Amino acid sequence: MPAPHRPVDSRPSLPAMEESVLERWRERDVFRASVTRREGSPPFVFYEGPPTANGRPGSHHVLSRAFKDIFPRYKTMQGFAVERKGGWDCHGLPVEIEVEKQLGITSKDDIERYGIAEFNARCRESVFTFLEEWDRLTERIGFWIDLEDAYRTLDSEYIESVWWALRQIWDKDLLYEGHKVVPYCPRCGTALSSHEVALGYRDVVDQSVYVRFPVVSAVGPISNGDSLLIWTTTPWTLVSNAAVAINPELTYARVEIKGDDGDEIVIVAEALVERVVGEGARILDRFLGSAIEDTKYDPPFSFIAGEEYGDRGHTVLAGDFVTAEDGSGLVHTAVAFGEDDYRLGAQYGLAVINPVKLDGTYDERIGEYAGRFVKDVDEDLVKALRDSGRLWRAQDYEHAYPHCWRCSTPLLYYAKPSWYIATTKIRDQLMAANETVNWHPEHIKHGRFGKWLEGNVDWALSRERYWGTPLPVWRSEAGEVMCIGSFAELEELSGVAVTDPHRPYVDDITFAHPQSGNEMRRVPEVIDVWFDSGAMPFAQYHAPFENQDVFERRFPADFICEALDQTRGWFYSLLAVSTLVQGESSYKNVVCLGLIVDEAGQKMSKTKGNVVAPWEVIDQHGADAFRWYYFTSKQPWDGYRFSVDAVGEGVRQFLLQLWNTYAFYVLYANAGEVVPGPVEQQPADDLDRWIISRLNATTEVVAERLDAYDATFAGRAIAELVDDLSNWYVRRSRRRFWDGDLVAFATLRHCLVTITQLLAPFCPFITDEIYDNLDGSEASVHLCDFPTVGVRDEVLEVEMAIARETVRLGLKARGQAKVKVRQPLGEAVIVAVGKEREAIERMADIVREELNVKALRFVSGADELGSLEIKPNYRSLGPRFGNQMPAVAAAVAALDTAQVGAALREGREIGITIDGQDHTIGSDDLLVAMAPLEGYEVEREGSHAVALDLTLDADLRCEGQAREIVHAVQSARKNAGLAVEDRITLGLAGDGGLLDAARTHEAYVSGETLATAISFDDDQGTVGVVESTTIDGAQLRITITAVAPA
RNA sequence: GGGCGAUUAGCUCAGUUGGUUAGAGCGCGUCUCUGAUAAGGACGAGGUCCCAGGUUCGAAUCCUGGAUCGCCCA
Repeated sequence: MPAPHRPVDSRPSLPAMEESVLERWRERDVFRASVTRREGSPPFVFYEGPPTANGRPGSHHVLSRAFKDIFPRYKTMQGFAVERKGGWDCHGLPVEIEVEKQLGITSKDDIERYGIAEFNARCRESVFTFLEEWDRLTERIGFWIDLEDAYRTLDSEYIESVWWALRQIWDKDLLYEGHKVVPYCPRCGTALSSHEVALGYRDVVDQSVYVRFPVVSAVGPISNGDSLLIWTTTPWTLVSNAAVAINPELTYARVEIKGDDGDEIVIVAEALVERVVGEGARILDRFLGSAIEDTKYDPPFSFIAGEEYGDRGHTVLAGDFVTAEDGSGLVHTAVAFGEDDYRLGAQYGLAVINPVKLDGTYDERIGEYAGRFVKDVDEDLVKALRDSGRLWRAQDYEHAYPHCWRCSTPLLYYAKPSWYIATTKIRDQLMAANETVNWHPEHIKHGRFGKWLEGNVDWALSRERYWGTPLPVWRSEAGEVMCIGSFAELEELSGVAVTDPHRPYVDDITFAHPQSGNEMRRVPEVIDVWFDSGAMPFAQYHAPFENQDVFERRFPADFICEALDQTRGWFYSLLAVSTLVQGESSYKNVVCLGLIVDEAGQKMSKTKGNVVAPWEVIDQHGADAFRWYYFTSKQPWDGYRFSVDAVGEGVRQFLLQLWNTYAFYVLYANAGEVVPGPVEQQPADDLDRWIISRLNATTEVVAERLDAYDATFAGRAIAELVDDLSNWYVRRSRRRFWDGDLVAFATLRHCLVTITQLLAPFCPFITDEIYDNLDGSEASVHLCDFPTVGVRDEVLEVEMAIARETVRLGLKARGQAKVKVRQPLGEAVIVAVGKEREAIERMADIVREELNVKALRFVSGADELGSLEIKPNYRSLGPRFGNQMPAVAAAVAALDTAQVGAALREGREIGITIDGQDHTIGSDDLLVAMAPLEGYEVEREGSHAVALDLTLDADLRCEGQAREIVHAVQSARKNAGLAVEDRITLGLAGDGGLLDAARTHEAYVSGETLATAISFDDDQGTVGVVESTTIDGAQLRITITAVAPA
């Protein structure tokens, strides 16, 4: 009869095993089968947040892909149809930057000289540079997703769906062109959206300056010649100072300062006098800001005349945004360079004068500084202010300043025309949609994400770039504007079929306005890539042009998962687009993942050289280990301190433990040619019933936790089960396995197979390998249904826990007494009452064997081993007595322990008197512990204790020696390289006492060591492996000869 | 400056609705067990639960303030 199972190496190469499983998946087309077999079942919808493939995948990508995989696998096993369409984010500045690097060019002029068509062709290629590596990694880590049918944001169909969405937004009058101050990257030549700005803050030291603005036409209680003191951290904006803003409600002070060069008078906010002017200042007058409105002053630079700004140029204006928190309480206003500035300018009709060109340099109006990058001019301007006597003070100012997230150029705030989506008008809907989402962790919902929505600003949609979805807006010189919602519509208007909707081809498509006949040309902008990805729920299916039914079936998503940094990225764009277009959230459950840092807590970066490449981990430990680490080492949202070794720990502690339990089963099943039947529901043996109950308990927990998107506690519950299985069930049941006990085999096999099903979503490789070898009734464990919860015996679970605790106490007592477990002892004396005693009595065989004692003797009180200690149970008494607890504790301490012990044993209640009131307390209200007793080998814990009778008689000593001999022979067998089932003949020689012991227990020795015969002659005539050893100082010579199998 | 989160043993992390002796794994030391297991078990060393106040009979846990770190926003 052939062996029932493939033999299993007890020291496996997990990565090699995984490769063979991958091969089997390919052969059997398991992923596809797992999806198609659920066709027609209720769907569970997952949306893939598309990565950009123009960089190598890192370990953080493995993190998100592991979590993106586990829940769809779980739901599939639960019977849901879980289609998983892959996706790629293809557009955007990162791609352009990469191509610019390849081409060695650095500006938009360069790109246009190079040619937009050719440039975009390069971008298209670049996007998929590392696609092969992405695909290879995706497959290797067992991330099941349909890569062949992945959506790509660059496809014409995808773009058309995006156009459709924009047209919906246009029709709702929520798409507009605004003239706004935007964060602008002068190098990339484009405005950045707020979520892009969020990516690039870094701490920098800038010059901050206090500057005198002399009053030339005073209003209110100030005089000509006084100086308005203003503060700014951007000296380069002073050249286009248009006005000074004050808060009309704030109190200002007119301050006299004695100086070496004479006295002077300055105006600052009263609250800031000390900070700005310092000591020695004399406040001459106090007044509200409104009192000095309209005051005219002399600007710091005269490149641009005051009249150019309009009537209110170079005057003091009221602005409610001004505070006394920093600076001077008087705010320099440069209309083109700040959001508040711009709004103030609009309010007072100031002209927008922007002397800074799109490349970030001054134009010819700024005289000697023309042509220089503005940030580089800061220092020269400060010097000029000092020379002209305008500078009050200059100091370094460290603050976080936004930089371009791709090219690191400091951003400028800059008034530019730009296209917006009026998300502020649907803020309430966005917040309502957010309420329908389950966030993991919970605090994101009303914390980070909720707060972000509360502070929502209009979505700056347009980018003056090349490689992106073109903004489908056409307009005439007369100002007529149309938003095109489909290729068909454009073709109908223009007569030109859209072949490639990208620039520059789409730019060439023009048409006559249907009414006026004016020529309509497309605006030059492309759109924010985040809109692309936010449109994926419908755009991935080319809905509504095709597959509208598919889209509707798969909207919204049940589950999405990305890293925390997507709060303002994809999480926002998905919610915003679907709220704009569909009026609701496009996802129901989100798992947010934290950042990965190295062992030292440092962010991983290429420049620091501390990046752990995913392949390194996979080659060393395998994909299951990688995934297991992410799932169970901690809750995923707080980030990981990650290293290759950290993954290895999980291999040793969990995967190898599971594997070796499996290897153990196969070893003995094959050795005994055992093919167990189905597991019994209620086996007779307590251990069998216990492990099955534990299995069912774990199944319940795992399903409950996975339903709550909590892989961590689900995984840890499985690890506990595997530990119980390996270190208690198998350990306690070994003899039954080598005796060929079919019930034990059936139980262990059932546990292992069920564990593979519970664990399959976590560790898809090792589980499939084990399943395939032990069961294999499906082509893969991933085609199985998730296990259902069977019968539990919670009483038995508790009893086993008590028995294990008792064993622990007994072993501890042995350790204290320095008596080896191999030496049998006569008696263990156990103190336990009530349920504990019942539990230990029921488990007496286990306790006796584990402790290697001949008998257990129970004593029900403390009489022999110590006295009782009674303590109040605060947990139950606290809520009842509240602030009387100190009195209760005192009353309990005053009780007679012997009487209380007797009362509790008989189930009676105890009376106590608190503040003259009588109360009764029961056994649950008291904690009974054993008090220590000097001079006895007793170990106690809580209310039970174990003591050992250490007296050894000749029989016990003899049996101990026999066990020593068995142990020595087993070591020799192992050293000789024998298989566990090999039979031997055994020769023993040496110390007479030892030989006597072996003779006395000959049947035991030969049975344990599989010896067909034992000879006690010295090694004459035997041929075999000889080993010498000493037992308690006595010599023993062992000769082993393998017996040829019959 | 504001928001969110974090801070528990040398390291990585748990810690239930507040309950009086704060746990686990790794690492270290001493023992021990072994017909699966580079495994397991027992014991030991190792903690001002970031700090300071407060609430409470009782705080790692709740509140306030502060420190440090991370992310985000100005």
